Amino acid sequence: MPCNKMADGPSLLWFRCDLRLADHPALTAAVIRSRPIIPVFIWGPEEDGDEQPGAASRWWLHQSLVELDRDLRSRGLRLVIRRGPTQESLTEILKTTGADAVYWNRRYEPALSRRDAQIEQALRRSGIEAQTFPGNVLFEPHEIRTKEGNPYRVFTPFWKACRARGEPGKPLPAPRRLIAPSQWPRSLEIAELQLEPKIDWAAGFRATWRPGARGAAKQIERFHAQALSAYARGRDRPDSLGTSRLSPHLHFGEITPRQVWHALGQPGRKGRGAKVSTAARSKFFAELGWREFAHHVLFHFPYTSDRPLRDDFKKFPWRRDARALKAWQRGQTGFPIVDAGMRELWTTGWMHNRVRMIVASFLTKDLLITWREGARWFWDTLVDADLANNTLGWQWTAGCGADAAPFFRIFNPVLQGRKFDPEGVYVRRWVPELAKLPLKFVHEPWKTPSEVLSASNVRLGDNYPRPIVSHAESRHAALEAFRSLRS
DNA sequence: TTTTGAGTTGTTCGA
DNA sequence: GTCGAACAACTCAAA
Repeated sequence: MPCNKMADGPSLLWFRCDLRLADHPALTAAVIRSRPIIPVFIWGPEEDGDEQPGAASRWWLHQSLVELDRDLRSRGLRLVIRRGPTQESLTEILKTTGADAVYWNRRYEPALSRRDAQIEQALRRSGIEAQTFPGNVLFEPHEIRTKEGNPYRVFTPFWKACRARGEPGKPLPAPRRLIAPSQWPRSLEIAELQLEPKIDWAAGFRATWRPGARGAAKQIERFHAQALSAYARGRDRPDSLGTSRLSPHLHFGEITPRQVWHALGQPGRKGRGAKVSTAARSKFFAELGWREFAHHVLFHFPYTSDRPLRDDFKKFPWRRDARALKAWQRGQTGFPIVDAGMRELWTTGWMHNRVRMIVASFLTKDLLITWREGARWFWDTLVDADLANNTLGWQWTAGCGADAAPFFRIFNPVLQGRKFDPEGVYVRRWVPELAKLPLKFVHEPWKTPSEVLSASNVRLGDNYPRPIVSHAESRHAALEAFRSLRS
Protein backbone atom coordinates (compact mmCIF):
# COMPACT_ATOMS: atom_id res chain seq x y z
CA MET A 1 0.00 0.00 0.00
CA PRO A 2 1.15 3.52 -0.72
CA CYS A 3 2.49 5.35 2.24
CA ASN A 4 0.50 8.45 3.02
CA LYS A 5 2.90 10.57 4.99
CA MET A 6 5.02 12.36 2.35
CA ALA A 7 8.59 12.89 3.61
CA ASP A 8 8.42 9.47 5.25
CA GLY A 9 8.44 7.41 2.11
CA PRO A 10 11.27 5.25 0.89
CA SER A 11 14.00 6.58 -1.40
CA LEU A 12 14.43 5.30 -4.93
CA LEU A 13 18.03 4.71 -5.79
CA TRP A 14 18.26 4.78 -9.55
CA PHE A 15 21.20 2.70 -10.78
CA ARG A 16 22.61 3.35 -14.22
CA CYS A 17 26.26 3.03 -15.18
CA ASP A 18 27.26 2.87 -11.51
CA LEU A 19 26.72 -0.78 -10.67
CA ARG A 20 28.47 -0.82 -7.32
CA LEU A 21 27.87 -0.08 -3.64
CA ALA A 22 31.20 1.47 -2.65
CA ASP A 23 32.09 5.06 -3.53
CA HIS A 24 28.52 5.63 -4.66
CA PRO A 25 27.53 9.22 -3.76
CA ALA A 26 23.82 8.75 -4.47
CA LEU A 27 23.67 5.64 -2.31
CA THR A 28 25.55 7.34 0.51
CA ALA A 29 23.11 10.24 0.39
CA ALA A 30 20.17 7.85 0.44
CA VAL A 31 21.61 6.07 3.47
CA ILE A 32 21.99 9.36 5.30
CA ARG A 33 18.33 10.08 4.59
CA SER A 34 17.53 7.09 6.85
CA ARG A 35 14.52 5.85 4.91
CA PRO A 36 14.07 2.47 3.29
CA ILE A 37 15.90 2.23 -0.02
CA ILE A 38 14.50 0.77 -3.23
CA PRO A 39 17.26 0.17 -5.78
CA VAL A 40 16.01 0.33 -9.36
CA PHE A 41 17.53 -0.44 -12.71
CA ILE A 42 15.63 0.52 -15.85
CA TRP A 43 16.43 -0.91 -19.23
CA GLY A 44 15.09 1.05 -22.13
CA PRO A 45 15.85 2.26 -25.60
CA GLU A 46 16.88 5.70 -24.42
CA GLU A 47 19.17 4.51 -21.64
CA ASP A 48 22.34 4.69 -23.66
CA GLY A 49 21.71 7.97 -25.31
CA ASP A 50 21.97 8.01 -29.05
CA GLU A 51 22.64 4.38 -29.65
CA GLN A 52 21.67 1.10 -28.04
CA PRO A 53 24.63 -0.67 -26.52
CA GLY A 54 25.96 -3.49 -28.64
CA ALA A 55 25.72 -7.19 -27.99
CA ALA A 56 29.05 -7.42 -26.16
CA SER A 57 28.16 -4.58 -23.86
CA ARG A 58 24.75 -6.11 -23.13
CA TRP A 59 26.40 -9.40 -22.19
CA TRP A 60 28.54 -7.54 -19.66
CA LEU A 61 25.58 -5.59 -18.34
CA HIS A 62 23.66 -8.80 -17.63
CA GLN A 63 26.51 -10.25 -15.57
CA SER A 64 27.04 -6.99 -13.76
CA LEU A 65 23.38 -6.67 -12.81
CA VAL A 66 23.45 -10.20 -11.41
CA GLU A 67 26.48 -9.26 -9.29
CA LEU A 68 24.91 -6.05 -8.06
CA ASP A 69 21.69 -7.83 -7.15
CA ARG A 70 23.71 -10.39 -5.21
CA ASP A 71 25.53 -7.64 -3.30
CA LEU A 72 22.26 -5.91 -2.51
CA ARG A 73 20.65 -9.16 -1.32
CA SER A 74 23.52 -9.81 1.04
CA ARG A 75 22.51 -6.51 2.66
CA GLY A 76 18.80 -7.28 2.75
CA LEU A 77 17.85 -5.35 -0.41
CA ARG A 78 17.33 -6.40 -3.99
CA LEU A 79 17.50 -4.80 -7.41
CA VAL A 80 14.14 -3.89 -8.91
CA ILE A 81 14.30 -4.36 -12.67
CA ARG A 82 12.10 -2.55 -15.12
CA ARG A 83 11.86 -1.85 -18.78
CA GLY A 84 11.60 1.78 -19.92
CA PRO A 85 10.47 4.30 -20.96
CA THR A 86 12.42 5.56 -18.02
CA GLN A 87 10.31 8.41 -16.78
CA GLU A 88 7.10 6.37 -16.84
CA SER A 89 8.78 3.55 -14.94
CA LEU A 90 10.09 5.87 -12.25
CA THR A 91 6.71 7.54 -11.86
CA GLU A 92 4.95 4.21 -11.59
CA ILE A 93 7.35 2.90 -8.95
CA LEU A 94 7.05 6.14 -6.98
CA LYS A 95 3.28 5.80 -7.04
CA THR A 96 3.07 2.16 -6.01
CA THR A 97 5.71 2.34 -3.29
CA GLY A 98 4.96 5.76 -1.84
CA ALA A 99 8.58 6.71 -2.35
CA ASP A 100 9.10 10.45 -2.39
CA ALA A 101 12.72 10.86 -3.36
CA VAL A 102 14.88 9.71 -6.26
CA TYR A 103 18.66 9.77 -6.05
CA TRP A 104 21.09 9.07 -8.85
CA ASN A 105 24.61 9.70 -10.07
CA ARG A 106 25.00 11.91 -13.10
CA ARG A 107 25.95 10.82 -16.60
CA TYR A 108 27.51 13.20 -19.07
CA GLU A 109 26.70 11.84 -22.52
CA PRO A 110 24.81 14.64 -24.28
CA ALA A 111 21.52 12.83 -24.96
CA LEU A 112 21.43 11.37 -21.47
CA SER A 113 22.24 14.51 -19.54
CA ARG A 114 19.52 16.36 -21.48
CA ARG A 115 17.02 13.62 -20.76
CA ASP A 116 18.04 13.41 -17.11
CA ALA A 117 17.51 17.14 -16.67
CA GLN A 118 13.94 16.73 -17.96
CA ILE A 119 13.26 13.89 -15.56
CA GLU A 120 14.70 15.87 -12.69
CA GLN A 121 12.43 18.82 -13.45
CA ALA A 122 9.35 16.66 -13.92
CA LEU A 123 9.95 14.90 -10.59
CA ARG A 124 10.39 18.17 -8.74
CA ARG A 125 7.25 19.58 -10.31
CA SER A 126 5.30 16.69 -8.88
CA GLY A 127 6.74 17.27 -5.43
CA ILE A 128 9.31 14.48 -5.49
CA GLU A 129 12.75 15.15 -4.13
CA ALA A 130 15.21 14.58 -6.99
CA GLN A 131 18.89 14.72 -6.21
CA THR A 132 21.80 13.99 -8.48
CA PHE A 133 25.44 13.43 -7.61
CA PRO A 134 28.78 13.43 -9.40
CA GLY A 135 29.13 10.43 -11.69
CA ASN A 136 32.07 8.19 -12.48
CA VAL A 137 34.67 10.85 -13.16
CA LEU A 138 37.43 12.51 -11.18
CA PHE A 139 36.39 15.94 -12.43
CA GLU A 140 33.00 16.76 -13.86
CA PRO A 141 33.19 18.06 -17.43
CA HIS A 142 31.93 21.53 -16.55
CA GLU A 143 34.38 22.00 -13.66
CA ILE A 144 37.47 22.26 -15.82
CA ARG A 145 37.88 25.43 -17.87
CA THR A 146 40.68 27.40 -19.47
CA LYS A 147 41.57 30.78 -18.02
CA GLU A 148 39.25 32.25 -20.66
CA GLY A 149 36.45 30.05 -19.39
CA ASN A 150 36.41 27.79 -22.44
CA PRO A 151 36.54 24.01 -22.59
CA TYR A 152 39.89 22.42 -23.38
CA ARG A 153 40.71 20.86 -26.75
CA VAL A 154 44.26 19.81 -25.95
CA PHE A 155 45.04 17.05 -23.52
CA THR A 156 48.22 18.31 -21.84
CA PRO A 157 46.90 21.66 -20.57
CA PHE A 158 43.61 19.95 -19.68
CA TRP A 159 45.31 17.36 -17.52
CA LYS A 160 47.58 19.98 -16.02
CA ALA A 161 44.54 21.98 -14.99
CA CYS A 162 43.01 18.83 -13.48
CA ARG A 163 46.15 18.00 -11.54
CA ALA A 164 46.31 21.56 -10.23
CA ARG A 165 43.12 20.83 -8.33
CA GLY A 166 44.99 18.43 -6.09
CA GLU A 167 44.44 14.79 -5.23
CA PRO A 168 40.98 13.38 -5.83
CA GLY A 169 39.01 12.92 -2.60
CA LYS A 170 38.98 9.61 -0.74
CA PRO A 171 36.42 7.09 -2.00
CA LEU A 172 33.24 6.67 0.04
CA PRO A 173 32.95 3.37 1.89
CA ALA A 174 30.20 0.91 1.01
CA PRO A 175 27.37 1.38 3.50
CA ARG A 176 27.11 -1.40 6.04
CA ARG A 177 23.47 -1.19 6.95
CA LEU A 178 20.67 -0.55 4.52
CA ILE A 179 16.99 -0.27 5.41
CA ALA A 180 14.70 -2.47 3.34
CA PRO A 181 11.19 -1.36 2.42
CA SER A 182 8.31 -3.24 4.06
CA GLN A 183 7.05 -4.20 0.62
CA TRP A 184 8.80 -4.64 -2.69
CA PRO A 185 7.34 -3.40 -5.98
CA ARG A 186 7.04 -5.88 -8.82
CA SER A 187 10.21 -6.54 -10.75
CA LEU A 188 11.31 -8.34 -13.86
CA GLU A 189 13.90 -11.07 -13.66
CA ILE A 190 17.24 -9.89 -15.02
CA ALA A 191 17.01 -12.64 -17.63
CA GLU A 192 13.76 -11.17 -18.91
CA LEU A 193 15.69 -8.20 -20.25
CA GLN A 194 17.22 -10.66 -22.74
CA LEU A 195 20.61 -9.03 -22.58
CA GLU A 196 22.45 -12.28 -23.08
CA PRO A 197 22.90 -13.58 -26.61
CA LYS A 198 20.40 -16.17 -27.84
CA ILE A 199 23.16 -18.21 -29.45
CA ASP A 200 25.88 -18.62 -26.88
CA TRP A 201 28.96 -17.05 -28.42
CA ALA A 202 30.21 -15.64 -25.13
CA ALA A 203 32.52 -18.46 -24.05
CA GLY A 204 35.57 -16.33 -24.84
CA PHE A 205 34.07 -13.52 -22.78
CA ARG A 206 33.52 -15.76 -19.77
CA ALA A 207 37.07 -17.06 -20.01
CA THR A 208 38.47 -13.53 -20.06
CA TRP A 209 36.29 -11.46 -17.75
CA ARG A 210 34.66 -11.36 -14.41
CA PRO A 211 32.13 -8.52 -14.51
CA GLY A 212 31.12 -6.82 -11.29
CA ALA A 213 32.75 -4.92 -8.46
CA ARG A 214 34.52 -8.01 -7.13
CA GLY A 215 36.05 -8.78 -10.50
CA ALA A 216 37.13 -5.14 -10.73
CA ALA A 217 38.87 -5.33 -7.36
CA LYS A 218 40.70 -8.49 -8.45
CA GLN A 219 41.78 -6.81 -11.66
CA ILE A 220 43.19 -3.81 -9.75
CA GLU A 221 45.04 -6.10 -7.40
CA ARG A 222 46.55 -7.99 -10.32
CA PHE A 223 47.54 -4.80 -12.09
CA HIS A 224 49.04 -3.25 -8.98
CA ALA A 225 51.05 -6.31 -8.04
CA GLN A 226 52.18 -7.44 -11.47
CA ALA A 227 52.05 -4.73 -14.10
CA LEU A 228 52.05 -1.19 -12.73
CA SER A 229 55.77 -0.93 -12.04
CA ALA A 230 56.59 -1.81 -15.66
CA TYR A 231 53.61 0.06 -17.05
CA ALA A 232 55.50 2.58 -19.19
CA ARG A 233 56.81 -0.19 -21.42
CA GLY A 234 54.51 -3.06 -20.60
CA ARG A 235 51.41 -1.12 -21.64
CA ASP A 236 52.49 -1.40 -25.27
CA ARG A 237 52.80 -5.16 -25.34
CA PRO A 238 49.60 -6.87 -26.47
CA ASP A 239 51.17 -10.28 -25.90
CA SER A 240 51.18 -9.82 -22.12
CA LEU A 241 48.94 -8.47 -19.35
CA GLY A 242 50.66 -5.09 -19.18
CA THR A 243 47.57 -2.88 -19.01
CA SER A 244 44.99 -2.44 -16.30
CA ARG A 245 42.09 -4.05 -18.19
CA LEU A 246 39.76 -1.92 -16.13
CA SER A 247 37.95 -0.25 -19.04
CA PRO A 248 34.71 -2.28 -18.89
CA HIS A 249 34.62 -2.09 -15.09
CA LEU A 250 35.04 1.68 -15.30
CA HIS A 251 32.45 2.04 -18.02
CA PHE A 252 29.78 0.25 -16.02
CA GLY A 253 30.80 2.02 -12.86
CA GLU A 254 31.62 -1.17 -10.97
CA ILE A 255 34.59 0.78 -9.78
CA THR A 256 35.33 4.52 -9.87
CA PRO A 257 38.45 6.26 -11.13
CA ARG A 258 38.75 7.67 -7.64
CA GLN A 259 38.92 4.17 -6.17
CA VAL A 260 41.49 3.21 -8.79
CA TRP A 261 43.52 6.32 -8.04
CA HIS A 262 43.66 5.63 -4.33
CA ALA A 263 44.16 1.88 -4.63
CA LEU A 264 47.22 2.44 -6.81
CA GLY A 265 48.48 5.31 -4.72
CA GLN A 266 49.02 2.90 -1.83
CA PRO A 267 52.11 0.72 -1.55
CA GLY A 268 51.39 -2.81 -2.77
CA ARG A 269 50.59 -5.70 -0.49
CA LYS A 270 53.51 -6.70 1.69
CA GLY A 271 56.11 -8.70 -0.13
CA ARG A 272 54.17 -8.77 -3.34
CA GLY A 273 54.85 -7.05 -6.60
CA ALA A 274 57.61 -4.76 -7.68
CA LYS A 275 58.22 -1.35 -6.23
CA VAL A 276 56.12 1.21 -8.03
CA SER A 277 57.73 4.50 -8.97
CA THR A 278 55.93 7.80 -9.00
CA ALA A 279 56.68 7.98 -12.72
CA ALA A 280 54.95 4.67 -13.43
CA ARG A 281 51.96 5.80 -11.43
CA SER A 282 51.67 9.17 -13.20
CA LYS A 283 51.92 7.41 -16.52
CA PHE A 284 48.92 5.32 -15.66
CA PHE A 285 47.04 8.19 -14.03
CA ALA A 286 47.41 10.09 -17.29
CA GLU A 287 45.40 7.30 -18.89
CA LEU A 288 42.65 7.98 -16.38
CA GLY A 289 43.18 11.58 -17.48
CA TRP A 290 42.41 10.64 -21.08
CA ARG A 291 39.19 9.12 -19.92
CA GLU A 292 38.36 12.39 -18.18
CA PHE A 293 39.34 14.33 -21.29
CA ALA A 294 37.07 12.19 -23.47
CA HIS A 295 34.10 12.96 -21.25
CA HIS A 296 35.04 16.63 -21.18
CA VAL A 297 35.24 16.89 -24.97
CA LEU A 298 32.02 14.99 -25.67
CA PHE A 299 30.17 17.06 -23.07
CA HIS A 300 31.28 20.37 -24.54
CA PHE A 301 31.18 19.30 -28.18
CA PRO A 302 28.14 17.02 -28.15
CA TYR A 303 27.98 16.64 -31.94
CA THR A 304 31.33 14.82 -32.07
CA SER A 305 29.80 11.38 -31.61
CA ASP A 306 28.78 11.57 -35.25
CA ARG A 307 30.62 14.55 -36.71
CA PRO A 308 34.30 15.50 -36.72
CA LEU A 309 35.34 18.12 -34.23
CA ARG A 310 37.42 19.70 -36.95
CA ASP A 311 35.14 21.20 -39.53
CA ASP A 312 37.53 20.89 -42.49
CA PHE A 313 37.10 17.12 -42.37
CA LYS A 314 33.63 17.44 -43.84
CA LYS A 315 35.21 17.19 -47.26
CA PHE A 316 37.63 14.35 -46.53
CA PRO A 317 37.45 11.86 -49.41
CA TRP A 318 36.49 8.71 -47.50
CA ARG A 319 35.98 5.62 -49.62
CA ARG A 320 33.08 3.23 -49.49
CA ASP A 321 34.28 -0.33 -49.69
CA ALA A 322 31.98 -2.91 -48.18
CA ARG A 323 34.32 -5.83 -48.93
CA ALA A 324 37.34 -4.19 -47.34
CA LEU A 325 35.27 -3.18 -44.32
CA LYS A 326 34.08 -6.74 -43.90
CA ALA A 327 37.62 -8.09 -44.21
CA TRP A 328 38.69 -5.69 -41.49
CA GLN A 329 35.81 -6.62 -39.22
CA ARG A 330 36.41 -10.34 -39.62
CA GLY A 331 40.19 -10.16 -39.17
CA GLN A 332 40.89 -11.17 -42.78
CA THR A 333 43.02 -8.30 -44.06
CA GLY A 334 46.16 -10.36 -44.56
CA PHE A 335 48.06 -8.16 -42.08
CA PRO A 336 48.65 -10.43 -39.08
CA ILE A 337 48.74 -7.82 -36.32
CA VAL A 338 45.53 -6.23 -37.63
CA ASP A 339 43.77 -9.56 -37.95
CA ALA A 340 44.95 -10.68 -34.51
CA GLY A 341 43.47 -7.55 -32.96
CA MET A 342 40.14 -7.83 -34.72
CA ARG A 343 39.85 -11.47 -33.70
CA GLU A 344 40.79 -10.75 -30.11
CA LEU A 345 37.98 -8.21 -30.16
CA TRP A 346 35.49 -10.66 -31.61
CA THR A 347 36.41 -13.42 -29.18
CA THR A 348 36.87 -11.52 -25.93
CA GLY A 349 34.97 -8.26 -26.47
CA TRP A 350 38.16 -6.30 -25.88
CA MET A 351 41.31 -5.29 -27.70
CA HIS A 352 44.64 -4.12 -26.39
CA ASN A 353 45.07 -0.35 -26.63
CA ARG A 354 48.17 -0.48 -28.83
CA VAL A 355 46.37 -2.77 -31.25
CA ARG A 356 43.27 -0.55 -31.25
CA MET A 357 45.48 2.18 -32.66
CA ILE A 358 46.96 -0.15 -35.25
CA VAL A 359 43.61 -1.42 -36.52
CA ALA A 360 42.11 2.08 -36.41
CA SER A 361 45.00 3.47 -38.40
CA PHE A 362 44.59 0.63 -40.87
CA LEU A 363 40.88 1.29 -41.38
CA THR A 364 41.17 5.06 -41.73
CA LYS A 365 44.53 5.43 -43.44
CA ASP A 366 45.12 2.20 -45.36
CA LEU A 367 41.53 1.54 -46.36
CA LEU A 368 40.43 5.21 -46.22
CA ILE A 369 37.16 4.09 -44.66
CA THR A 370 35.56 6.64 -42.35
CA TRP A 371 36.26 6.43 -38.64
CA ARG A 372 32.51 6.27 -38.08
CA GLU A 373 32.39 2.74 -39.48
CA GLY A 374 35.15 1.78 -37.08
CA ALA A 375 33.43 3.47 -34.17
CA ARG A 376 30.19 1.65 -35.01
CA TRP A 377 31.91 -1.74 -35.11
CA PHE A 378 33.71 -1.10 -31.83
CA TRP A 379 30.46 0.05 -30.29
CA ASP A 380 28.88 -3.24 -31.13
CA THR A 381 31.74 -5.55 -30.23
CA LEU A 382 33.52 -4.01 -27.23
CA VAL A 383 32.51 -4.89 -23.69
CA ASP A 384 33.91 -1.49 -22.69
CA ALA A 385 32.02 0.42 -25.42
CA ASP A 386 31.79 3.96 -24.13
CA LEU A 387 30.52 6.84 -26.22
CA ALA A 388 33.06 9.39 -24.98
CA ASN A 389 36.13 7.16 -25.17
CA ASN A 390 35.12 5.59 -28.46
CA THR A 391 34.48 8.95 -30.08
CA LEU A 392 37.70 10.53 -28.87
CA GLY A 393 39.80 7.52 -29.79
CA TRP A 394 38.51 7.22 -33.33
CA GLN A 395 38.64 10.92 -34.08
CA TRP A 396 42.13 11.06 -32.66
CA THR A 397 43.33 8.33 -35.03
CA ALA A 398 41.51 9.72 -38.03
CA GLY A 399 43.11 13.09 -37.33
CA CYS A 400 39.81 14.98 -37.17
CA GLY A 401 39.38 15.25 -33.40
CA ALA A 402 40.65 17.00 -30.30
CA ASP A 403 44.41 17.05 -30.06
CA ALA A 404 44.50 14.62 -32.95
CA ALA A 405 47.42 12.64 -34.31
CA PRO A 406 49.26 14.55 -37.05
CA PHE A 407 48.13 13.43 -40.48
CA PHE A 408 51.50 11.92 -41.39
CA ARG A 409 51.34 9.54 -38.45
CA ILE A 410 50.35 6.44 -40.37
CA PHE A 411 51.07 3.15 -38.67
CA ASN A 412 52.97 0.54 -40.61
CA PRO A 413 51.37 -2.76 -39.52
CA VAL A 414 54.55 -4.74 -40.08
CA LEU A 415 56.79 -2.40 -38.07
CA GLN A 416 54.21 -2.11 -35.32
CA GLY A 417 53.95 -5.89 -35.18
CA ARG A 418 57.71 -6.37 -34.96
CA LYS A 419 58.10 -3.67 -32.36
CA PHE A 420 55.28 -4.53 -30.00
CA ASP A 421 54.82 -8.25 -30.61
CA PRO A 422 58.48 -9.09 -31.11
CA GLU A 423 58.10 -12.83 -30.53
CA GLY A 424 54.92 -13.10 -32.57
CA VAL A 425 53.14 -14.46 -29.53
CA TYR A 426 50.09 -12.27 -29.93
CA VAL A 427 49.71 -12.99 -33.63
CA ARG A 428 50.08 -16.73 -33.17
CA ARG A 429 47.55 -16.71 -30.34
CA TRP A 430 44.81 -15.02 -32.35
CA VAL A 431 45.70 -16.09 -35.88
CA PRO A 432 46.42 -19.75 -35.30
CA GLU A 433 46.77 -20.51 -39.01
CA LEU A 434 50.10 -18.64 -38.80
CA ALA A 435 51.24 -20.42 -35.65
CA LYS A 436 53.95 -22.41 -37.39
CA LEU A 437 55.43 -19.57 -39.41
CA PRO A 438 59.01 -18.71 -38.41
CA LEU A 439 59.28 -15.46 -36.46
CA LYS A 440 60.99 -13.77 -39.38
CA PHE A 441 57.82 -13.95 -41.47
CA VAL A 442 55.08 -13.95 -38.88
CA HIS A 443 54.30 -10.26 -39.39
CA GLU A 444 54.58 -10.40 -43.18
CA PRO A 445 53.57 -13.85 -44.38
CA TRP A 446 53.42 -12.68 -48.03
CA LYS A 447 57.21 -12.46 -48.02
CA THR A 448 57.63 -16.06 -46.95
CA PRO A 449 59.36 -18.39 -49.44
CA SER A 450 56.91 -20.97 -50.74
CA GLU A 451 58.71 -23.97 -49.23
CA VAL A 452 58.58 -22.32 -45.81
CA LEU A 453 54.90 -21.57 -46.32
CA SER A 454 54.05 -25.17 -47.08
CA ALA A 455 56.22 -26.43 -44.24
CA SER A 456 54.22 -24.11 -41.97
CA ASN A 457 50.94 -25.26 -43.46
CA VAL A 458 50.08 -21.75 -44.66
CA ARG A 459 48.37 -21.45 -48.04
CA LEU A 460 48.11 -17.75 -48.89
CA GLY A 461 44.81 -16.88 -50.48
CA ASP A 462 43.38 -20.12 -49.09
CA ASN A 463 43.69 -20.58 -45.33
CA TYR A 464 45.09 -17.09 -44.79
CA PRO A 465 44.42 -14.09 -47.06
CA ARG A 466 46.97 -12.22 -49.08
CA PRO A 467 47.19 -8.57 -47.97
CA ILE A 468 44.10 -6.73 -49.22
CA VAL A 469 46.12 -3.57 -49.92
CA SER A 470 49.71 -2.58 -50.41
CA HIS A 471 50.64 -0.56 -47.37
CA ALA A 472 53.16 1.57 -49.26
CA GLU A 473 50.55 2.55 -51.86
CA SER A 474 47.80 3.12 -49.31
CA ARG A 475 50.07 5.32 -47.26
CA HIS A 476 50.76 7.41 -50.33
CA ALA A 477 47.03 7.67 -51.11
CA ALA A 478 46.25 8.68 -47.53
CA LEU A 479 48.86 11.45 -47.57
CA GLU A 480 47.35 12.61 -50.87
CA ALA A 481 43.85 12.63 -49.34
CA PHE A 482 45.07 14.72 -46.43
CA ARG A 483 46.77 17.12 -48.81
CA SER A 484 43.45 17.59 -50.57
CA LEU A 485 41.99 19.07 -47.39
CA ARG A 486 44.33 22.01 -47.57
CA SER A 487 43.20 23.54 -50.84
C1' DT B 1 45.71 42.13 -28.51
C1' DT B 2 49.64 39.86 -29.73
C1' DT B 3 53.07 36.64 -29.14
C1' DT B 4 55.04 32.38 -28.04
C1' DG B 5 55.74 27.59 -27.27
C1' DA B 6 53.82 23.39 -27.71
C1' DG B 7 51.10 19.51 -29.27
C1' DT B 8 50.11 10.60 -26.49
C1' DT B 9 51.27 6.58 -28.94
C1' DG B 10 55.07 7.29 -36.39
C1' DT B 11 57.67 6.43 -40.66
C1' DT B 12 60.91 7.15 -44.07
C1' DC B 13 64.93 8.76 -46.08
C1' DG B 14 69.50 9.95 -46.42
C1' DA B 15 73.83 10.64 -44.14
C1' DG C 1 72.89 -0.51 -37.95
C1' DT C 2 71.95 4.16 -36.10
C1' DC C 3 70.66 8.89 -36.06
C1' DG C 4 68.38 13.22 -37.09
C1' DA C 5 65.48 15.66 -39.98
C1' DA C 6 61.44 16.13 -42.69
C1' DC C 7 56.80 15.32 -43.08
C1' DA C 8 52.25 21.16 -42.94
C1' DA C 9 50.50 24.00 -41.18
C1' DC C 10 47.41 25.09 -37.55
C1' DT C 11 45.39 26.07 -33.41
C1' DC C 12 45.31 25.96 -28.70
C1' DA C 13 46.29 28.00 -24.14
C1' DA C 14 48.66 31.02 -21.43
C1' DA C 15 51.66 34.88 -20.76
